[in-house]
Amino acid sequence: MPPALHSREEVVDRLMLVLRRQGYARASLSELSKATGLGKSSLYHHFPDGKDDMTRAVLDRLAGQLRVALFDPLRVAGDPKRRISTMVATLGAFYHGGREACLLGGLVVGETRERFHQQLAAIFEEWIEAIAKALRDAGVSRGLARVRAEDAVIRIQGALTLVGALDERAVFMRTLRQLPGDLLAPVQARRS
Amino acid sequence: MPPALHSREEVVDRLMLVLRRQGYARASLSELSKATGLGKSSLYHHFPDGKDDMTRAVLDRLAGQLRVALFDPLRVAGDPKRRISTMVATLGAFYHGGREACLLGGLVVGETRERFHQQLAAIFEEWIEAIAKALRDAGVSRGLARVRAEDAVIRIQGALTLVGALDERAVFMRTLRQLPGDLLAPVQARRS
DNA sequence: GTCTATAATAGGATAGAC
DNA sequence: GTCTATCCTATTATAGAC
Repeated sequence: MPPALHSREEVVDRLMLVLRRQGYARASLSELSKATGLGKSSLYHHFPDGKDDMTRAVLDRLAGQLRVALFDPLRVAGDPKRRISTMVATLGAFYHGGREACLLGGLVVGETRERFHQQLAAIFEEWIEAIAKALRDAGVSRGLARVRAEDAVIRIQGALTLVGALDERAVFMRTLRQLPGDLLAPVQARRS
Repeated sequence: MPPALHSREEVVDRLMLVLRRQGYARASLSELSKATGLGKSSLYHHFPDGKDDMTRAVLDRLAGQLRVALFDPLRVAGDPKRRISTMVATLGAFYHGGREACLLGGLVVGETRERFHQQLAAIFEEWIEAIAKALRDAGVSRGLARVRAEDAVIRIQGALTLVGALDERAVFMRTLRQLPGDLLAPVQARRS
């Protein structure tokens, strides 16, 4: 007998959708209640600490999803260039070419930064290290791989920001297109 | 006889400080009142539409400040390389090496995006075009100058995001250091 | 585990005196 | 232009029945 209409995972998925689209501040309990089909009291039953608990659960689930869809494919054996291309393709789909806001970026930049700092830092760190591993496997030195991996995440996050400001999705897609070449460029082709 | 203890500009400066530090959502009227030394009713006297009005005033003033400190120096005659270096130095000071949050980024990413979209887009557009002009003056072609200028803003915003996530100011300073070389690099040194 | 209340508070906004 | 006092609404959170 199924426990209810929704599994916990389904509930958390709905919460994630609202948090990403509306941002933390505008994701009120009423909105979250409507989106999940659960009354406020039911939400508190599952997440005793309210919105904070829900957000933590969302970040946990997001971390898992990213691990499967983005990080693991970067770390497996195989052609590093292909692994990077896969990441780029996955990102393009994930953000709908820049149309979907980034939950991580939204939580990092806003008033919620300290509250969820642990989880956010862990996700970004895992992402960077996954990229760095692919680069090392491609023969890039340890230090340079780390720097370039950080740079990749920086450009992705920055591109999402600029798309929000200018409403030009092309900026995001162009940034993605440039990533593989820049990440795997021979050292002497990079100035300074 | 001076109009009061604070000029409007001083008031707007205080508002800006709170908005940058706390973000829009946590910048409550009580906070803004405390920071300016004005009662809520006084604030409404100066800004009839409340927080929206205040934020618009803050963005207006910020646009002016950026024009003087950042955009104009990029557009004046003179050595383009020096103009770019000046921008980088100014940014480093402005964000205290990445410690100060970016008001623009905060407003673009969060729930406030649509509300202030006009002003935000205008500021980013002016910034990008100012950088592009410096690059064109350095001999970079029109199209490439625009793309590289967008890329510069992307990396600055992205670096501020990642600093927030990882708490490593070095990431921001390194990004700034790389900018001049990458922006002015000869075309053939850039892959893809 | 879910619901219908309902509390408790905080935030935005206004009235009217000075 | 500034203040005190107040209103209204939305939001978080809880109590208690089922």
